[in-house]
Amino acid sequence: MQDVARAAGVSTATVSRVLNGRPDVNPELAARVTATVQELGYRPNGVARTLRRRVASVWGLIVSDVESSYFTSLVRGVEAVARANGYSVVVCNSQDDPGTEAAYLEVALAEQMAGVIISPARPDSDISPLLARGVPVVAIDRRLAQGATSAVVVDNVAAARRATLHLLDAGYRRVACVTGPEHVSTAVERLRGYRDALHDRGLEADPALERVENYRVDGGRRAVRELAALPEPPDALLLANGLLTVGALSALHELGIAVPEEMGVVGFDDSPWAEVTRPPLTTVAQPTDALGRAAAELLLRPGAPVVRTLDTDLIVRGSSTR
Amino acid sequence: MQDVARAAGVSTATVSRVLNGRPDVNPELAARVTATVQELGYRPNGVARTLRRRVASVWGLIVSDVESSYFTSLVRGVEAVARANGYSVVVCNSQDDPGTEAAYLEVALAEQMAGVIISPARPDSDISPLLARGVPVVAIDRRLAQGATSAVVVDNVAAARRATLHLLDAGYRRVACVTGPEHVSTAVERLRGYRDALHDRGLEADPALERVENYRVDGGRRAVRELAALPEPPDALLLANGLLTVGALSALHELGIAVPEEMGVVGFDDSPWAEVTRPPLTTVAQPTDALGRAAAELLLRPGAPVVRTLDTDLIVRGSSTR
DNA sequence: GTGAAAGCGCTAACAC
DNA sequence: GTGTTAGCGCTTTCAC
Repeated sequence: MQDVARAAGVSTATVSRVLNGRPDVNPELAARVTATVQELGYRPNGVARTLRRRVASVWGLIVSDVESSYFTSLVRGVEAVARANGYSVVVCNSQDDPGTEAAYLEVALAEQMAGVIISPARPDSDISPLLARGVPVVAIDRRLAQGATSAVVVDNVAAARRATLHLLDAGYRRVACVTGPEHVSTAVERLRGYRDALHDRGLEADPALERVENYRVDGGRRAVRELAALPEPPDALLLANGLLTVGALSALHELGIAVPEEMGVVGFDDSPWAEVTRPPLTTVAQPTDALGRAAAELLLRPGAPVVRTLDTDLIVRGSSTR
Repeated sequence: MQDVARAAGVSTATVSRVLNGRPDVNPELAARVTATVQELGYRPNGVARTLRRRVASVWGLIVSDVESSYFTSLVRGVEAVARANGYSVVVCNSQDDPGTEAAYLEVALAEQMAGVIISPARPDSDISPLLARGVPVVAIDRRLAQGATSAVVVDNVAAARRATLHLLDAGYRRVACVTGPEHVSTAVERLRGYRDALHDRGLEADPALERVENYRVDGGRRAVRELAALPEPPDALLLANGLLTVGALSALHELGIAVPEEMGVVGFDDSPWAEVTRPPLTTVAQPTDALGRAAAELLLRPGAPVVRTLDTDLIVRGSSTR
């Protein structure tokens, strides 16, 4: 920067002002500085700028699983808003591991990121160091126990309830629910919606038909194998996330169980793949782009913590009607 | 840091040494400093550290499409090596757009990232500013025109050739190839492998059976619709990436074309979904974890540019044999 | 409108 | 071994 200042015959203060588009600079000087910057191929040092400004123009998006299409779909929405406001987005993969997540939260703090959007690995994930330093944080997909944070979620109870009612109305009698770990709010809420639906229809919940697995492919596989081995196996499945659904379909296929004839299937999270499975898959589609945008908007305008709840869509395809 | 130094009765230099695990500190002092750090809840400022050290302990992974499972699978491999060596990984999504990519390259530079792994949007993506500043860069998946960079790729020609031969050997006569844009090296190489296979079998390449599309779902859909409308439509398809394949399957389904009877299908990029399609999909599986690890290793030990070529696997399922 | 100068928080010579 | 100090590159008062 000194080189530029010297070459342009001005002070570093003026160079800085020009670089930051301040209006109070003599246009002539500004032009000279701009030209010199070009000529010397000068690039501002973002780290020094951040050190001085105490905030970087980067947002962190900490997702619990980059391999899940649900989370990667959020990226687009967040990015759109970020770029429109001069921020860049970097995605960090916590792998649903509290340790890894904590490490990335430290990175966000250390790098003075301007804001963080996070799908927390646990409801008690500790984001207080960020809040203490005034870094805005928004939870996405999952809620955080401490109420000090805004969140953008979907109405999981309603979504699961509707999906379950759809199966019941299609004539399935023993609907099972495969959900995620208890420490994930979506898993708990989706299970609750499932139970609500049974209750709506005057049916009793059968604990044998409720399975808690990890939110991954192998969880879905295991659940189906064990459910199928039951003395009274289910005749329909509600799967609480996308990877779980893939595993379930794979196991059903392997066991030679016909969908939708012998087993109705509805899975959470839509994906381009859902329409090319055999049969096409009925899904609970989440508005990922809107979720990402909403979270980004909350990051831009921090204020009293709010929870924005968006609606899901039940996309009925062949796997849930016989 | 001054607060810590004062409270522990030492200089900031000693605090720094302790924080960085230098061996040349009196254990007693070190213990006192560590305790004080705890007590005061002191957190080092990574930005200041980076400014001074001139390098952050973060790697950038710039992918051309976070929504493609192929790219997100790379993350795990990169992350494993990174964490084992004290680095964090942030993922940036260029969306295959040179402008967005350039912006993220600037971020990498401005944030003084310790290294960058990139799947370049174009062969001539300009990474010279990074190289000029001595930031190690490794290309992954796709090659870069300028030879100054190491790359980790697969043998796309061999993979596509093998996949095509597999279809020919299964009795398909008119195999079509749907590939990506000319500016993506994998697309060009896969097309070449396809042609090589035809040549191997003494068949003439039919330009009508070669389609160049974007590497996305809609590209696959469009290609199939147009290929099916040909006077002499193909009886088999080689799809050069995963999203293309989803689109193709979707269109085949919509047109009521039976796979594998009327149309054999082999797609690049394996995915958990591949085994639950109707019929299960034959794929060219890439060793994503190994690719990520290899790229990370090259970042750790920069040296003369090398190209590491890994092998793919042809996973034969139901979509390619009648 | 422009420049001089302080200082963001840390690390690494260098001196002791 | 430990402390003193300069300085990483920038922004921003403050004085002119």
